[in-house]
Amino acid sequence: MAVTLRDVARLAGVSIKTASNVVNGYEFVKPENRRRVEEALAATGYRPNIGARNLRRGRTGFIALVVPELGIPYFGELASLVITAGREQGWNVLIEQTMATREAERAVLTALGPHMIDAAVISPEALHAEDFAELDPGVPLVMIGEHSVDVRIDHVAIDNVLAARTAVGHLVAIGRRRIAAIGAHPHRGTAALRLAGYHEALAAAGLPQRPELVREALRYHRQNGAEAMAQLLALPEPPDAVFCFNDLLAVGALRSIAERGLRVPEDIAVVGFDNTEEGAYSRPSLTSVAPDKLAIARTAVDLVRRRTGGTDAEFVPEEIQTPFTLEIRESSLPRF
Amino acid sequence: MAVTLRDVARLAGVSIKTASNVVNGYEFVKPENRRRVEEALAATGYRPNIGARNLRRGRTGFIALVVPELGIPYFGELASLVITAGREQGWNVLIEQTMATREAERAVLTALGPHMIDAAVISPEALHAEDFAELDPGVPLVMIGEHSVDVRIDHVAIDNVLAARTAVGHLVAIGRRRIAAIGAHPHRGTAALRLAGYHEALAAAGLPQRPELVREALRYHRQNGAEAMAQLLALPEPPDAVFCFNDLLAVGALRSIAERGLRVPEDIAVVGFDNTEEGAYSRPSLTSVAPDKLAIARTAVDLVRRRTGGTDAEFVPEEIQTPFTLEIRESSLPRF
DNA sequence: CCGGATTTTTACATCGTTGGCACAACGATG
DNA sequence: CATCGTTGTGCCAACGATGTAAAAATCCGG
Repeated sequence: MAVTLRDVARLAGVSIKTASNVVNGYEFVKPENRRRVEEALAATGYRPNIGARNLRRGRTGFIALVVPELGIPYFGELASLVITAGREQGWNVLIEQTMATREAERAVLTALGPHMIDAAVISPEALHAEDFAELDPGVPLVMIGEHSVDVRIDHVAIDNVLAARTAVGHLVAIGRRRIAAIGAHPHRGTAALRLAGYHEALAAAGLPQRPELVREALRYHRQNGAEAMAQLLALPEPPDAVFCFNDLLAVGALRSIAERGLRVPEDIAVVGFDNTEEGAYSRPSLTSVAPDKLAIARTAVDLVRRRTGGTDAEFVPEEIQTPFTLEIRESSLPRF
Repeated sequence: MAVTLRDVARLAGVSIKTASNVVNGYEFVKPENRRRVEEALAATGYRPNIGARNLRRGRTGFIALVVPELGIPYFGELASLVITAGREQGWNVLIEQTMATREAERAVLTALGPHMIDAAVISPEALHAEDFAELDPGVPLVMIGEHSVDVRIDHVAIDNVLAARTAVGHLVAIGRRRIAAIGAHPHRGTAALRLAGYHEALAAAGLPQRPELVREALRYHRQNGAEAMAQLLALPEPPDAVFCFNDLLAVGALRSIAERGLRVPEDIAVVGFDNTEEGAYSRPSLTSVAPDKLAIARTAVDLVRRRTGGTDAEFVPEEIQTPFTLEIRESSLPRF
């Protein structure tokens, strides 16, 4: 059924090794033989058995991409780009979903033995620093998005503090004074960073920190945003702007605001994070921090390539910051 | 570095085969030896080398899921479910993106040789019937979503004609008379089916077919929906309702309608297709045909299991219809 | 305590591929 | 013509796991 190199070699009248040499682009093959092998290759439609090749070469050709959930637009879009970037470098990308549970993320670190994949790109949501210390996956790891300061792992992300400060600074610039935040989280590193940026921006503008304006979101889904916003609107003095830690939260917030009969941006300005296409088409369209997802994907895959490149020199974790912009849309237009 | 069965066997003081027998649950192993091997297994943290195992067994344990693009919410959500359903049955799911190009879909059929995967679940967008005839991937194929009548391949989908008729029937029921459709496509099977359902519903209601109310969409993205809607709004007699062939088109349509200052559903009612979460949170929230995505994922994976089960009896393609509902939301509420 | 049946273990070949190495073929050089 | 360096090819082993089948250990009744 399946065509093997042996079949090709037999058809071309050469040894298996010569056929292999042609396939692998080895230089010194007699033109005559090369032609015959190539014809046989074409005639049989030969495809190398990846498993066997990897077994021999000691690599698998797979990298894992560990994300919370593909159904979340940001991760869907990111996965799409990582798959493409990986493909360009000859990798197959295997996607693992953790549903943002610490247990699943730990399991992935453990189970992704050294046999199955050559490296992993992971976007942890619930892992603690000690998890990394205690579970050694045995393959290079590149973290994207999340940031745990005391973990010695390669890391690709935007400057979350600066990004958050920029977003909130923009709200200040359009004249808002009671600026809320949605998305604080007890264990999530990025949440802490974005919250820090939020506080910095308030401080820089001389605005008071009002704890009641900061809402937690245990998951970053639309519903969580809607619930948090509903709570903010129930305050005696509701906010005149809200910075959501991702676009889904913001979309949920928009809905709660609309249900209360308030208008965006006139009554409340809204800024999101991730710049998903969904936000660009929401009503009103959503101002959002726009990480360069393509850069993140490319950089992560590139790191993987370097880490699997073999040089066993002393490991110095890389901390790479990718660019971002603030996409200003209807949800935060100035009042006049 | 990597622990092999040889290491385990040495540590347990038995032969490799005995260790293998324990790992594979072979019955006749002396309890004493079984215990020793199990201890060694635990002590070394052995993980089988999947590639080697598959090489020997002649299977790969992988199935491919071929979709246009993960960044599209419907496919992101579907992929998420297929991965989970596959995992439950012991499969690793490998995702391939085709960006809805015929070329990439053909390439996938060709390249997914029999070595890499055991089967493929494919959601074709641009493939023609003859592509299937001429390219034999050499592994079982299960189609989801798309329907090409004359292809002898397993197929899982909802009844697209009925679903479209239901959606349009609903628009008729709330009193709309000039009902447009967005999403016609020259080569896409599902588009033809949904269009047929649209026509059937109009006919059943005694409404005339107006060709100018049917717009093509070459891709099913938000932007295509927005453009098509803009054209409809430019008609001398614009529609009072529009049936979009997926939620993204509908979201784009909502935006165009809003930009023209018209209201949904008062001026124009909108119905989408796919029931993505994005649609449920859009403003107004989107009435949408809701395929049971979980059922589709489960059924497809189940078919894969049966097809790879080995019985080489005569191949009779299965045609499985999964259930759907119509989720009625704000975008198609009756006028009073 | 032996012959035979049954349970348990082991050696060996094998899956498809590639690296290492020996050797063959070749033209060029002294 | 002998020698040499350069090219090109084929043989063998190996990657890690498992199927086959034979060998070894164990058990049973007589």
